[in-house]
Amino acid sequence: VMILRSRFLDARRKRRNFSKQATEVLNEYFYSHLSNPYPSEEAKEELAKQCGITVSQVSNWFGNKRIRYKKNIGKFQEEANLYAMKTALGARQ
Amino acid sequence: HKDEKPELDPNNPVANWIHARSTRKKRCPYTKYQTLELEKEFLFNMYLTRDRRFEVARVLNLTERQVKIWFQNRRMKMKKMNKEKTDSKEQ
DNA sequence: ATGCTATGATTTACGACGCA
DNA sequence: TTGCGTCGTAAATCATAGCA
Repeated sequence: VMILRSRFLDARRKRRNFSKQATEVLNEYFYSHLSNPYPSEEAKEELAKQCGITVSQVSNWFGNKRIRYKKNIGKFQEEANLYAMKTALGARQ
Repeated sequence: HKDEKPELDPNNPVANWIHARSTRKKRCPYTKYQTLELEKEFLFNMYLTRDRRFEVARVLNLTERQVKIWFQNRRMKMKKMNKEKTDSKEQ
């Protein structure tokens, strides 16, 4: 009964936006691979682990990010600069 | 200190993501009836015979290609659902 | 509460490649 | 060579979380 109940509740569980940290990790990967933002299966698994989400969710995120970025590069320019700067600083130390 | 220089040209990235065919048909959501009938057929058998595919396509006013691809996508969906189920069971 | 937009997930449609 | 299989994806669309 508890199993059925938990499954029922699980199925109806409301979607939550990913944590700030998870989004941070995904964006860092995306903008540091901007010329080819297609993580391998292994990279997706690593990202999923770091973010505490599933591989499918990582795939969804990249799919959405690529199309939305491409559709409106201007809107993401500020974000792109932020992460470009972040990785540049990270590579320096 | 000095001006930040983006290491990548902000313009070429997207151009490199070679994808998107101009000849592709625009996605057209199926009606509730079409989806329901396709699901019933899938419940009956996950793989279509050629005759069955022709019939389903005729009745639902879809092309045989659309029906074929719908079944391919539906099998992938089922696979994903099964994987998620087993993944959550173990740990 | 309400409206709106950003975001995560799902649905069509293919290309690339495999196998018989 | 034909033809249907899977896999990964684009692009559109759906659903609603979350914020002004």
